[in-house]
Formats: sequence, C-alpha cells, structure tokens
Amino acid sequence: MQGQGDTGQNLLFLTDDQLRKGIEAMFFAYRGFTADPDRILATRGYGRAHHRAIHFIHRSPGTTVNNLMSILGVTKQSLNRVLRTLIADGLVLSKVGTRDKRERHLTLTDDGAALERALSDAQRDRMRAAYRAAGPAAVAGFRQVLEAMMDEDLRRHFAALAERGV
Amino acid sequence: MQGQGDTGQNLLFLTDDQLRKGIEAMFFAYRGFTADPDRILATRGYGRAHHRAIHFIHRSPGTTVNNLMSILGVTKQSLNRVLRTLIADGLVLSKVGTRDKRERHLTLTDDGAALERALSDAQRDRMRAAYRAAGPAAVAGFRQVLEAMMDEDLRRHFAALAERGV
DNA sequence: GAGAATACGTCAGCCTTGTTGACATTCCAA
DNA sequence: TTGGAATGTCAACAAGGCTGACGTATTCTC
Repeated sequence: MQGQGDTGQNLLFLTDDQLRKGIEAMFFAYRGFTADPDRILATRGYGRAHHRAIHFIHRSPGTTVNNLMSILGVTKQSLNRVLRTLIADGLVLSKVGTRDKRERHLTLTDDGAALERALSDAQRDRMRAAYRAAGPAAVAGFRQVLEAMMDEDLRRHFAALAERGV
Repeated sequence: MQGQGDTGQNLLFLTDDQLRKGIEAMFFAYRGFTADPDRILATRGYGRAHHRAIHFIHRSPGTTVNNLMSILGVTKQSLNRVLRTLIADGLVLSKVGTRDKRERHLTLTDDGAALERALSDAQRDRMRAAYRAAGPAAVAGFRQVLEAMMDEDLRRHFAALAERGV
C-alpha cells in the first residue's frame, strides 16, 4: 500500500506544480460530483445535509443517531435538525431500540428509498461516465489516491462500508 | 484521453458497487482534503470561502471580481462579503481598473501571500503524502478521473489555470 | 438499589456562506 | 446624449454548521 520505494524513481509527479493541479482538480471535480444531486434536492427544498443523511441511512439501515453523527462528522444538534424534517416528511423512520431503548434506529421509508435511488442514480451516472472515459487503470489509481488522502478515522468508516458490499 | 474502447474489456469497474465506493471515497477524501486548511483558517476566524478567494487571487493576480465569481461559482454578493473582510484585514488589495473603471483588480498583499503560503503548504503536504503513498501511475489515474468528473465550464477554468504553470 | 454514564431530543444563540433584491457607477452603442 | 448593459456594493434572509445548557429515559457500575 505504501513504501514502494521512491529511490531511483521519477519524482516529477511530486512537484509543487503537480500538487497544485491535483488540489485544483479536486476542487473543481467536487463541484461536478455534487451538482446533479443538488439539483434534485433543490426541487424538494432539501440540501446536501439531507442527502448525506439519506445516503448513509440507506447504506446502514437501522443505524443509530450516534453512529450517523460520527460518520458525517457533525454534531447531534446539526444532524437532528435534518433528521427531524426527514422524519416529518415521511422519508425516514425512527424506531426505539429493542435491546437498548435509549437508541433510535433509523431506516428509510419507501418514499425515502425512492429519493435515495433518484439521488444516487444521478450521482452514479456522472461517476460512470467519468470512469468509462478514464478507464479501469485510472479508476484504480483514483481510488488509491483518495484513500490515501483520508483521515485515519474516516478511512476506517470507509473500509467498514466497503466491506459490506452492495 | 477518452474513447479507449470498452469493447472486449473487463467492465467490472463499472458496477453499481464500484461506483458507490467511488462516491463514498470522494466524500470521505474531500473531508481530509480540506481538514488542514480549515484548522488554520479557524484560528483566524476565516472559512473555506476565504481560502478559495485567496487561492484563486494568488493564482491569477489582478483578476476581477467577475472572473473570480465565475471560477468560484458563487454570486457576486457572496464573494463580495468575503472580499470585504479580506480587504479590511489587509490581505487583499482592490484596485480600480485603469482601462475600465467599473472593474476592481484583486491582488494579495504580503500578509495575504503569507497566509496563502501557509494554507497551500498544509494542503500540499497532505496531497504529497497521498501521492507518494499511491505512486505516479495512480496519480495519473486520479487526475484523469477527476477531470472527467468536472462540468464542461469548470474543466475550461481548470485547463486555463493548469496552462499557466507554476 | 443509588448514582454515574450514555443516548437522544430540544431550545437558544452565534457564525459562515449561500441566496435575492435594490441601487450606484461606469461604459458603450444607437 | 441617452438608455441599456455591465460591474460592483449594501441589506436582508435562509441553510446548516457550531457551542452550551438542560430534560428524560435507560443502562451500567459499584
């Protein structure tokens, strides 16, 4: 994964200019990355915060508020505001835990799942086009660099999600 | 750059599962991408918007408010508030245009340049570590996918900046 | 069984950063 | 020369972060 030895290797890809290009590419690409879902969300009066909540509830049905907080990296107050509207709008279900009644387990309703699908379809379409244009080797590199860029705790969250597959 | 032909190729990298992993990687990586500058900015009471303005003024000294707007993709009112504080704090200089007096030409002061350096040093450090861990081939792929993910107009901005080099 | 710790919800208030609307100045073209 | 387009500023509002404080229910620990 690392330590593949820079010795005797061409290090031109580590120049400040190359790094800056990477930084700017990341900035511009992220805009494209969020553009399509943003349009859908706007029509329903939601924002990116709602998208994130919906995405990760879909990925981990029955997850708790606490867990969601740590994945999203926001405070419970911030998360609560979003969840409140999603629950009120009938997109998310909050069920008191059976084993531990302090916990609330979150799942998507049918409506919630429908919106999730619309959002992820849009985002996947763009991703697919980018992947197809770049090719499989590029995609592997893309994923490697992204993973190396994460903070340790986020990489753990990412890995845990990746493990559970489709 | 594209159209390298999928025919007869392994298309496993285009499965929904792979695309989802890419989406989540993008989400988690972007957090790491902004984490270090965010910390520096917080100590001075600034936010990401200030960072973006400073970055692109540094990249295109003498640029106008209008141009900055289109690069950053925000309204002029939004940008103006950020610029106002940066100018008041003596980090950015706004000079009335000579040819067209409606325009303001923006440049960094010495203090502004110092902050820019601190921010980009921090961001480059992380980028460099990620690049080094992933290796040059991965980096090439990374850049390819990011570029393919941009909206057309942003890709133009990106290319224009890339051209002018260091 | 009492008290501490945990999980969650909520209220209040603040900040950044996006938005629209209204307006002043400047330039340009009819 | 005058009206419209372009550039930029000010004001007000909303979303969505944050901290702090508090209430409640539940579980864990001694």
